Amino acid sequence: MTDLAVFPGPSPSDRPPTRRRGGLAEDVVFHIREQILTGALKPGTKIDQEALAATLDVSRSPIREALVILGQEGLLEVIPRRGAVVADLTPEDIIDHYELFGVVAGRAAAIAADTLKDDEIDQLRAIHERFVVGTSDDLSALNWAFHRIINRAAPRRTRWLLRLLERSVPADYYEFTNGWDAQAVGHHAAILEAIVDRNADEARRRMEHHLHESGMGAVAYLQRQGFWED
Amino acid sequence: MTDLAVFPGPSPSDRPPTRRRGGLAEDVVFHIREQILTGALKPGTKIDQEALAATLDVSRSPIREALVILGQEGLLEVIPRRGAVVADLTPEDIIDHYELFGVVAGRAAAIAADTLKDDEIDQLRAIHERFVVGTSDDLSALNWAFHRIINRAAPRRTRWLLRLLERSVPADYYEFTNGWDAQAVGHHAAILEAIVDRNADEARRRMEHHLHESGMGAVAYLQRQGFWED
DNA sequence: ATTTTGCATATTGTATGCAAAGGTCGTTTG
DNA sequence: CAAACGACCTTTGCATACAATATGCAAAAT
Repeated sequence: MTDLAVFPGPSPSDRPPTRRRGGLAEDVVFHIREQILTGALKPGTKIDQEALAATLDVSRSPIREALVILGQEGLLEVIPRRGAVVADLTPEDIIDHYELFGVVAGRAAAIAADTLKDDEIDQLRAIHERFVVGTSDDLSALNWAFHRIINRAAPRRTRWLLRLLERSVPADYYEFTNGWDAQAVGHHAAILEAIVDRNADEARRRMEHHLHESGMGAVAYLQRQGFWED
Repeated sequence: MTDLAVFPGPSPSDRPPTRRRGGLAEDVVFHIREQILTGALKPGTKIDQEALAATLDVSRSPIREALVILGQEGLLEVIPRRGAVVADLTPEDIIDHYELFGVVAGRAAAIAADTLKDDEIDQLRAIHERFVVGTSDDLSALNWAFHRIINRAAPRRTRWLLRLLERSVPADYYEFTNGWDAQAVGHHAAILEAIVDRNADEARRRMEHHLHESGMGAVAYLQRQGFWED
């Protein structure tokens, strides 16, 4: 048996007080997802259910549930009666994913500009301030908190989709490397400004731009890491 | 035990009777999804795995897989160790869903305006013509074909998301009622025109508008059907 | 009377068994 | 010699058995 190492970053969906853990399938999902997004599992690789079960020391039941979930996320291609293989993940896929993220998060930002209460905007500003100075705080957590306030303004279905898009991307691995955070500070400032101005359209554009740039950064990072090497 | 009718086609002739396209879980997904989207299963209803397994005459394994899938789609809320309940589905949710559909399909339309080959545009026009006259053809199929050509122009991840968004609110139940098709003809014409003109931005706006109106129509239809009655 | 505690029951989560479809590889046949 | 066939092996999909946890209810305590 090995790890089943839990994910870095804001662990499985936000459940601050609840210590309740999901089942084994959840752990398996995180494990496989990490393997894929770090490049340990290359596209085209077949997932052997029994072997994986043996490796992780669980039965095939939670394995199968995990495969279904990852199939729904598009990280695995699961073919009935033939098993699951790691889906292709080209630079184009990453960029496309971030563009989608952009239009959805952009919608959230536009709604936030229209509907956030003044005190919520104050919270946003406070978090951004700490993000700017960038000391003694976990930048990843602050970034997450910033977007969380915005996303909370969006209706339920939009929040659901944002969570989905958030999961299947290796943000945690590269978002805070190579000056991404410096760029993000500028983007966040611009977005905050548009929200303060109650300029929904500008907020959307800037959020889209933010995510677009993030996608470019992600591809650049993965390329540097040799993600697409043989 | 009831239907789970999978194979409309008479099998004995060309196909072995045991041949299934997907697995049983797929059938269960369709079954539950229909129950939810037709209002037979009201939000808050708990899904009893054993009872459902007995009703559909399958074991709990495919039932559980189906619940996971529907949970990913947001139609069920799956709480670890406590089971799955039908998720809320308010008018706001429907509208929100269609707005999301709009921004994603809008992206696809913009890309289509930029990248569709001339002969593909001809196909699009041909399908639209048949949609206009609206005789002797299945309108639903033509509508689907129209959008398919556009969506095919989009990159992989976008197509994936469109399929996902398409699934969790099957338009089949209400799209072709009460003059929706008449309205759709106009929308399609406008979209087609923008694509012919290679006007990506206008194509996106018109597609967004098309989906927005579809969402309104969906809500109106469901309301008429008493979907939100007690 | 209301809340708490403990047990019985119900339901979910995980493991394992089994039949069938898919894949492999050597043999046969044109 | 290449392509087609078929026996054998592997892996998947479903069912069932077992284990862990939650839920409901009744009795006891405050």
